[in-house]
Amino acid sequence: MAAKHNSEYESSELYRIRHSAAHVMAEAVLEKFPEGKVAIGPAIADGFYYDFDLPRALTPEDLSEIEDRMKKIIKGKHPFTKEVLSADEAKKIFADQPFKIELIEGLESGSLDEDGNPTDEKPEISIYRQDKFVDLCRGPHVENTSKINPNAIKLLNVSGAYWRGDEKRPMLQRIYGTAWEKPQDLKDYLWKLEEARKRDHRKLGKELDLYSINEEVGQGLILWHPKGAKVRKLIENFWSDEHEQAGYDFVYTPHIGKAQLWETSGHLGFYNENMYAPIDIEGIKYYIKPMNCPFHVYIYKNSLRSYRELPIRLAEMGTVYRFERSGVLHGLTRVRGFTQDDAHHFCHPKHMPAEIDFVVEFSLKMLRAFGFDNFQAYLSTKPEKSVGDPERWKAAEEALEASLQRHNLPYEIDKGGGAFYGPKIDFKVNDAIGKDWQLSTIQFDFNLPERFDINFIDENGQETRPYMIHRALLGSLERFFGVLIEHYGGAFPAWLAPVQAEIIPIADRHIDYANEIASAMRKDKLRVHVDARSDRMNSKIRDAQREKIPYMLIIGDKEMESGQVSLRKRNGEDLGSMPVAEFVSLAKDEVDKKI
RNA sequence: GCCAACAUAGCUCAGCUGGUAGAGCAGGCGUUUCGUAAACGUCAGGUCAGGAGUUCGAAUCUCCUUGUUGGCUCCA
Repeated sequence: MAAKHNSEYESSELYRIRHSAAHVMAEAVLEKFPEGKVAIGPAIADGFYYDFDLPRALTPEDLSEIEDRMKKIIKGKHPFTKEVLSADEAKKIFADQPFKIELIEGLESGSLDEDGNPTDEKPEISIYRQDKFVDLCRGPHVENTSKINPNAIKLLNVSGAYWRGDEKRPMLQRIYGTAWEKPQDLKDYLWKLEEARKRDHRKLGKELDLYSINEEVGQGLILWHPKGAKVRKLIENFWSDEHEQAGYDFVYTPHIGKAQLWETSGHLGFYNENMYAPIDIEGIKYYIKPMNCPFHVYIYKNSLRSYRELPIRLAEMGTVYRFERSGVLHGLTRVRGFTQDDAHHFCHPKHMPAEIDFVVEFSLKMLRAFGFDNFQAYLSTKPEKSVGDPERWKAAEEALEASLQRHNLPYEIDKGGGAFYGPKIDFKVNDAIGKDWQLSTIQFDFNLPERFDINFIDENGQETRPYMIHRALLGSLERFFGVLIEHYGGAFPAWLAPVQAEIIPIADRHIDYANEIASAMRKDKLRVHVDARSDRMNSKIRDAQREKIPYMLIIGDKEMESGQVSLRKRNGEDLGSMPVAEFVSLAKDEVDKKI
């Protein structure tokens, strides 16, 4: 992802507090480990971190000790003072700090800035001192340590981090901390983290019995349980209806394809590290598909195409398998086998802008249907490993950018983040923990048409190469489901809830009536379940509540006599008794409105 | 993959410095038939992730493997 530079945040007092807290933490760590080496320690969203090379691994006890030392340093009211100096002077000061020396050399040569990014100008070299600690730093900082509220900081965790983010370089220990202006802000933040944990799709997935991952089956491979599968089916149905109306044709393609196919497509050359080892079938190598595109291309190529048929939009819920390193797997959001809501558009070059607009709009419509209004757009440009000439890359990037501008969508540029075959627009949404996940992706491709030599006959009877767009709107059903669970906190809106209404008979004599209205409601396409256990009503309500079922229908003597149901919603609202038909129309109305 | 931590019943977790497992919920059975977030009783459940080692003795100590978590790197 592109480096985010939020200048408003960077010039705020809070940013200075966090950055200063990082320096104080470094001082505290060096007090404890005088032989420790310091790397870098910036302020980040919600806090700060600092990387160290230390003689041993840190424990949670070390963290609280470091935190205590920090509080002592803060109370010393030490001023932060800045000095600008030459590279040589700086090297003397940091003689026993190899990481700092490397940073100074980067600044000196003017080739790298302090984040290790290439830069044109030679930045000035400055240091900041507070108490016994001195750090190579551009600043800014608070005036003195007392500006940091000792009761509004907390060290959160330790983790490994490569020096300069390069896995070939040493692994350092990174301490993450958070700092706020007031203790109450810290409390609020910690409460927010706690709330986020409650919405975690891995926790809810287990509690609501939606899916599981089994060690024997394999890492990153999802088992969809009946309730999760129900939600998936509802998503797929909605998706199919929308696509059908939007002019897509559905296709199905195999899970494996010959090596030659992936050779032609360029995947073996450019996407190899994400592909699994080939399978030998009668001496011929086949690969499990990491993408669906080559198959769709062959469906296009199967017949002679006229400009009159374009655009052709081929859609498929295509299941793909990609190698992901074990350490990156994460619940439903990062897996090894997943189903993309994939489609490929083939269009006349002159219709490309309109076609991009169409997909952008369709994509937004789809995300909004699931209640996502907060997403960020990214424009990803040419990566280092890519095919196609730079001229065309540039033109394609401009075409995508123009569409974003036409739709007034704020976007960021993700430099070098494109696919190997073309630039792309991505939409990301935030999950409960504030992590953003890429869902929609709209990718321009001028390479596969070339590589597979696909054509259409244009208005002048000439063979012409179509342009191609790859797109996945929900991204993958697995990731989408994970993000959706967190988005709704497991309380799916009625149209997506696996069980929409739990019918709760108060006593056994009400069960027959409960079953009767249940089957009537099923005819009205409502998903209902009768809780016929011999438990008390209170306990049935409690269970339905925990399952986050939208409607609870209480059936007792009164309801049975009057042919009614008593409706309780999962938010605790008691709507009292109403005729069954009234409930059905209320529920269907909410289902239609997707609320 | 890398750094670190963790893995005890279906779930959530106890089990101190080694003396061969325990609770609540869920489940089975029985009693109860109840008006808006937990009725009562009873029974059953575990090769303590897997393997090897140290020891008279390992859930507990050591090593390896598998998996999970938090990050790094990478991505739908």
